[in-house]
Amino acid sequence: MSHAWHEEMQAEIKAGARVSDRDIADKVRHAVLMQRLPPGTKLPEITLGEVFGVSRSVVRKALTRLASEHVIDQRPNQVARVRAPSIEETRETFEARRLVEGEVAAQLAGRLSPEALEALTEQARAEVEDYRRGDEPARIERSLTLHHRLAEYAPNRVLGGMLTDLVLRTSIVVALYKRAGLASCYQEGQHDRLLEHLAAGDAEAARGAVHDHLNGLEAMLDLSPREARIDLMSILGRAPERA
Amino acid sequence: MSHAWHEEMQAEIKAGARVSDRDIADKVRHAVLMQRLPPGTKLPEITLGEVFGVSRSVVRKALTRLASEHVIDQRPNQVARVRAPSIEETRETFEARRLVEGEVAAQLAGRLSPEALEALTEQARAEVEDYRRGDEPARIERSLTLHHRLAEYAPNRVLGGMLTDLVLRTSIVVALYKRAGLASCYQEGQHDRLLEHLAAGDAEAARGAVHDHLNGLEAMLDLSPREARIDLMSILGRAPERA
DNA sequence: TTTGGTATTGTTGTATACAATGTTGTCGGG
DNA sequence: CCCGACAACATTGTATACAACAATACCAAA
Repeated sequence: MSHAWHEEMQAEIKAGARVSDRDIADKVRHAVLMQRLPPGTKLPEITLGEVFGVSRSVVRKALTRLASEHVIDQRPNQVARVRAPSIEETRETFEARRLVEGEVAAQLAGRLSPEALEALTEQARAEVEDYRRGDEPARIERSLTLHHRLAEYAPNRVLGGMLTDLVLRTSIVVALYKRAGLASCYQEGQHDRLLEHLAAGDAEAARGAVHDHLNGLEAMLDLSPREARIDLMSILGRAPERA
Repeated sequence: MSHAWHEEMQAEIKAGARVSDRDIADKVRHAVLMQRLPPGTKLPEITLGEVFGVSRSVVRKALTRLASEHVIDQRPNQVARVRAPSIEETRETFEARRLVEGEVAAQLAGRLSPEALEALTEQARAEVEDYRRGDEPARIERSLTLHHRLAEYAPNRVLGGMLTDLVLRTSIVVALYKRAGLASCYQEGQHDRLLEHLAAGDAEAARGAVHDHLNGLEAMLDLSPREARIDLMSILGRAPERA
């Protein structure tokens, strides 16, 4: 729990910027996504409060929010921990996302404004850049925002909200189960292909592109059920660090 | 805010039963579903706290939970209000539910255990009972639990969770937009038909039955965009009562 | 060494006080 | 009569104190 946050926060506090529960949730979520907070990591309210310079009230709200996003586990009278989705849940998450994102893409085909299409294309272009440059964290974030944008543009706001949630959950499990050797989960040209179908207005092709993309991503993970790696980890309660 | 809750709660308190945030959320949710708390109703923390005999801390947690379930609206520095989904959102909610529940039903076809199937059948039977008896509140609750069970039995827990959320949201808008004249939104035999297909293991028929069921339900609503009835209501901020 | 109980410590649950903010009502000017 | 400023009030936001509970460490007995 002795991350770069501390100094960062100290600075922000001096600058007079008040820290809201949303800020805290954002920072923690980001850290989980970037694997700086591995599954099972304990997140005590007091500690977080000290780090961010606020009282437990604010931290509590942030934790509640994160719990509703399935980022952490919050059980009564116990310290909140970074969630470790099981292999089964990972598969189910991918399946759910295929269903929802596929439908969103299908609905979006041919209905995107030129500006929106341009914005998405720009993201995809920047992603290639990041990949070529070997800046994986930046690339991941780029890919994330691209899919988040897609969720925002969804004509059906309810589906859009669900997709936002699923994108986050998928990203977490990708970070978790990524094959050790693999440097990146980038799939050359897949985003571009999706965007082409969206621009062309071919709904079923767009849905197919989404399915292919997600299947490819899932295939890159190590989902072999070898001896509940994660479950043990969370049960044994590893607490990697303590400031 | 002077409901039967008050006495009810008083009794429970004397009985020594502690009231948790979950209890409060359950009671409020139920009241919204039963239209005893119309959209726009203000839910001040202090008042709720007095009603349930707890402090604001607990109420806050309950309200946060309800907000994440889309039952209430919670904006900074303002009193929480019962949410009034727009007509557009209602349509979108139905569409999302068709997608998700259809898929769940399709996956469930032929995979339900005999006990589960029997439990569902029992619910459907009881629903007919309630309908014949003219006990609409009981019938609604029965229908709700039937669909909630379906969500529980879903092999894909992620989809199941999403379905639970959608069932709740759909029920709220049904209560909201039900045609004035209609006594009930019961659709004779539809649940039985779905169960038959599930038992027979015909996935696509099951999906179709779900679609028909939801289309029928949606058709029973008054979704004509005539002069934002609801929006005005929430803007005018009717606060029906005050003890 | 292992086991079981117990004291200690750490952490969350709840209540409450105060600060910050939004809402409402009142009054004066146009 | 209508409109804006402003004062009074209501309500939420935050911090903190204490109680309840869980986890841990320690120690004694087998």
